[in-house]
Amino acid sequence: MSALSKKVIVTAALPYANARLHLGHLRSTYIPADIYVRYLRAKGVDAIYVCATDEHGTPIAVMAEQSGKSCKDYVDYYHKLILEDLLAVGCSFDIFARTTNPEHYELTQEFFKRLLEKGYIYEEEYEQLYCPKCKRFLPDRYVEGVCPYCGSPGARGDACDACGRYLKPSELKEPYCIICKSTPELRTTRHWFFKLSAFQEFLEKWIKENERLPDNVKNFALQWIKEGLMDWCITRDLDWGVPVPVEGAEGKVIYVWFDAPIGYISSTIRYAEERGKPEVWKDYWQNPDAEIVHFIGKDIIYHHAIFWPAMLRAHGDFNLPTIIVAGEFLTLEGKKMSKSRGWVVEIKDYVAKFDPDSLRYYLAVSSPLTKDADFSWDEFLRRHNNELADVLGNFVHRALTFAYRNFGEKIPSAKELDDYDKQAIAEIEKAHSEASKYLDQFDFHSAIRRIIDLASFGNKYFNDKEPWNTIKTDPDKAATTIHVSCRIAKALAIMLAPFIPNAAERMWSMLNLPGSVHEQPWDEALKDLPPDHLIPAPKPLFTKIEPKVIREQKEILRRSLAERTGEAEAPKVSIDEFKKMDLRVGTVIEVERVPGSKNLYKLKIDLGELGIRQSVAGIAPWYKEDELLNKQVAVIANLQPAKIFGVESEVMILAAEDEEGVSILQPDKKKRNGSKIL
RNA sequence: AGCGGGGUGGGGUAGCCAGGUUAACCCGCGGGGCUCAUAACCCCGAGAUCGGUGGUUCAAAUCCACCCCCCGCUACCA
Repeated sequence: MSALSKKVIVTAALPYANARLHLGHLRSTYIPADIYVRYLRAKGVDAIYVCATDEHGTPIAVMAEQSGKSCKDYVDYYHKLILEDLLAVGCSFDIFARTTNPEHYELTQEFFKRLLEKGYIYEEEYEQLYCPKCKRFLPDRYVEGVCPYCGSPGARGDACDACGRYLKPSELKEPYCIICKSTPELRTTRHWFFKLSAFQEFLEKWIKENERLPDNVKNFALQWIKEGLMDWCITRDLDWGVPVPVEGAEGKVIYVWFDAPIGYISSTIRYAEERGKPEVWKDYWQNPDAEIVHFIGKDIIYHHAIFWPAMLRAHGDFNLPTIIVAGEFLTLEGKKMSKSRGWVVEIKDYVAKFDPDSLRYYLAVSSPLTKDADFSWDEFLRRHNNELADVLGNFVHRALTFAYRNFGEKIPSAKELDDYDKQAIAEIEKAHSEASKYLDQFDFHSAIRRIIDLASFGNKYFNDKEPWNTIKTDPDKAATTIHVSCRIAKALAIMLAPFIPNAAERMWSMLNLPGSVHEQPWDEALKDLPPDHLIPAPKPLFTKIEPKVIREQKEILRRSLAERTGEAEAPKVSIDEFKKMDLRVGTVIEVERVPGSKNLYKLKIDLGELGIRQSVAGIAPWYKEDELLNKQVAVIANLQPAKIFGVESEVMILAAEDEEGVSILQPDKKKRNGSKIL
């Protein structure tokens, strides 16, 4: 077991205030962080759970502008909804702040100035795109164009989704302003850069030597370092954000990824102020014995394992992260979630129908954090009904009901303990120490599994002891059995509190123990119950979910997917429009793979009087080269030519596609090359 | 193609990093027990040569090499 220091700050990645959260976010970040912090608190650690919405940056500025709202209104709206959702699933934040708060601006500017003074931020003039019509420079996502590296269109100013490279807006080919679509021009402007390259060696050493950093974080970060770190441009020409605190820098703000992580500190400052102890934030960020534990999704490892530690190191007054836990992703029914495709379960929709504890349980138990997991409604039903309601809920219920009915609404005192009773108590201790060990290692999956196993053991113990028989023959023995069973229930309540806080509290009330389960020290799980202790009439801990309800959920998902992606019936075209298309029959006379591509063939097609034309077709998965050679095919001959994967394609082959794959169309009898298709 | 994650009894997963008792858990299936409890609980059983091949080792699901397949993201799919 690792030695826990006295003060720990637990952070969850700051959600970006432009959309609501879904189950994936909860699984990778917010639920694990919440379980962990609740566990630490129970262990007596002075742990606080800090989070905030991340409210700056060009994506928000662009979306606000496009929806005709002010940035402020826009982020106000999402801040509220995001917080609502997170609270609904039981996230026990000590503070949930905003990066638009004044203390955040203040600290960010202080940070910037410090780095500037220390020479870690330098100024440089360079050419940037300027939109003459909108009369402004175009940062990041205000400009799109063709990626200079992979040639794909729709690359944004900050990065190309196609090849994943980070870009400078001025690198884009054929750029256009996304607001007015006009072509921007290059103008000289000044910007500030963070000297990340100066931390190359430091970071490499820090990451390699940090034994508590999980492997997925380590490996990922080291790869970046190996490729060499580049300085980051950390200012933007934008009016939404933290102003650059330098004379003559009007109209410039600090880049969102510079200010966002500072939000962890500024939120702690706000927390301290709200407590009326404005200095206590220092106990977490400047006390060498304090620990900083960041929970993030795997998509932002770079920012937390490289950029952020370098910033902190450069500043010099703050602790560096102790641990970064990066949660992997969650699929939905085996497929990647996607909001735009309607394949998503939003938190608000979940909590409207189901118990948040069941979700927390499912997400924690289904698989280790360091692995991708899947959310499936059938699996959810099984876990809720079988594990929570039956194994856990029924155990607690049968033990308490027995006590209530047979021992005068009391949990009887234990009499003489036989070997089995002693073994049962030893089981509590075993479960407790093993669950603690797993929690210390962020292995929430094994921890909750181990705790539910204790409930299983309880059922077995109860069965084997047959108190319904011994109550008649040896009431003392029955009393002992019930006492020990209730003791297991008490231990379960305490150990489950971090995972399923509401159910644990219900268990606590049913046991009629003082205070809240959430105020109990972790080791209270090992302690005995008071003698002859009165309890209220037990109620089922979890109600089972009807399969019908789950079928409805699956149907809702299916429909939402169909709505978003279902191809609407094609609009009618006139015969004249159809005639514009020059459809022909031709013969494939040459086939070769397009180098570097997976699915593409380059084909030469003999189209008779039209000559030989080249086509690039994505049919390699379905046809071998020689299956295509000398085959007659249908093509559209007068399509605007285009380059695909850098290869000219003049005509397109017609093919039918369904779930099974692709089948090319051809005439049923051999026809002259170049013959028209009507 | 690049990056990431996988392939373990009928289904879903854990174990793999730190190799070593009868490969674990949930569901399902067959049989039995119990009747306190939310038609819940408990026990027994059938069912896996741990994707393939080769290697390292006294010993491999676990380490190494090569190969096959799946999934996700990104992309071409004229």
